[in-house]
Amino acid sequence: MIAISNVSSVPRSLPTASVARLPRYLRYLDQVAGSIDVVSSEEIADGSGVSAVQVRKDLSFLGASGTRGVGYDVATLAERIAKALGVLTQHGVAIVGAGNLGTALANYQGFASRGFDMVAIYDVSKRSVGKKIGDLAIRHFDQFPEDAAEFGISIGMIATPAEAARDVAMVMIETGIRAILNFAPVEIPLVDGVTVRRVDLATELQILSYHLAQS
Amino acid sequence: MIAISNVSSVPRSLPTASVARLPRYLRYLDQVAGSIDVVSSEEIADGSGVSAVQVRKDLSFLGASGTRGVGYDVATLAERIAKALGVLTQHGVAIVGAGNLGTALANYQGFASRGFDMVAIYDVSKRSVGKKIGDLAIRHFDQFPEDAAEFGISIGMIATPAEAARDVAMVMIETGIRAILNFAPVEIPLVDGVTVRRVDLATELQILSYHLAQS
DNA sequence: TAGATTGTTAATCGATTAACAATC
DNA sequence: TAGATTGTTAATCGATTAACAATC
Repeated sequence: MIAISNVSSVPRSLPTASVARLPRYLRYLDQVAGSIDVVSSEEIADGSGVSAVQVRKDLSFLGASGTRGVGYDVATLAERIAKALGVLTQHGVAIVGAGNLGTALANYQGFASRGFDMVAIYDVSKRSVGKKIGDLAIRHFDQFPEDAAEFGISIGMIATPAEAARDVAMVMIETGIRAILNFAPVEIPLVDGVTVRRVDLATELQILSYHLAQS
Repeated sequence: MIAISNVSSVPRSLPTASVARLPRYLRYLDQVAGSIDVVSSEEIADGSGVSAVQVRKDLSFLGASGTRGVGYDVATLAERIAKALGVLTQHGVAIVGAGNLGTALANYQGFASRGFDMVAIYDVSKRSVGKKIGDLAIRHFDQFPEDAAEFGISIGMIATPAEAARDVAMVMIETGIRAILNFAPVEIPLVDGVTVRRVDLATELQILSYHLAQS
């Protein structure tokens, strides 16, 4: 029997835990990019709150890129991580819900830095539609499906009240959006090929509460 | 040799992964509390996007509370989870940073529902200090240390720009705050007895980007 | 009793850490 | 060569899932 081994240097998929840490390494590398050229796993570890072994293990999944006895070239490594995360290509981001949170998200700086491009913000209230946030005018959510392709929306953020979140998600998914960041405290049904991440304030507070209760 | 076993029914500490799921169960139970008295692990699972075995396993860590062949009493279970999470007692929450995000957080409803009480919001800019958000006047962050005990602040939220976040965290920690929710893209040094959780928009987007790149 | 559903034990899986060989 | 640091293999740990006994 002959086994044909896969020798591509960047593996098709990384452990999910590693993926979640890569952005932190990338941020550290961005920070030091001006001042140093080479960093050790120890330095990356200190700068990103992870152990040095963990850093090396994570980076090894990307394919070896350091030099033994020396460290990692900052620019090379940053590019490698950025490539693995897919942030070398541009992603159009749309926010749905132009309340306090939606507005905060729209004004958030440090998006653009890494491949993310805020292309539209939506609401349904007559009062908000048409108003400007930064240099984006709030559009009616009914327009989302036709806008999606034209504006190149590939990531949708849900910043609506809980009641509306599920419907918004369904429209996004039907429109072909495959990545959703949901800030509403609502379960979005799993759909094949669609990644939904949730940022949930109430949950975070309750986890903190648990830890307070423990000690 | 005599081993003295610990027989308290609620264990001192739960697996961290379970803790993170408990708030979702609690939310589902709150939703159905009016309409049904008893739920099965299957229903909880459907309502919170987790498998039924997982639900039963998690709940078993809290000490058995269901009835075989029947299910879980909604009120009893909700109380039990709330107790384990420590949300039966009230927690004072303070926000530092009264920009877009801080304002969004301050206006966030559904805090109060579960033991969390927004008690103060801080900033350092002369323009904002004194202004009102809802019924809280923005206070100068210099006052934080003296306010902490008086206002009963036990959870601090950092919604400042990245540059200020670390210093704010240090002040909080020195003041004796033991639970911090950090929205700034900055590492907070680990301090014994202090739990820091981070909500990081840029990381979330990069994780979504990774999944987009995969498929 | 039969059907339903919990709660637990054992098996599997994945992630972290330890140890160390490779090599600059 | 000696010192430093990576990258990998093996060991450990923790979390999830499967199987099933307990019991309403």
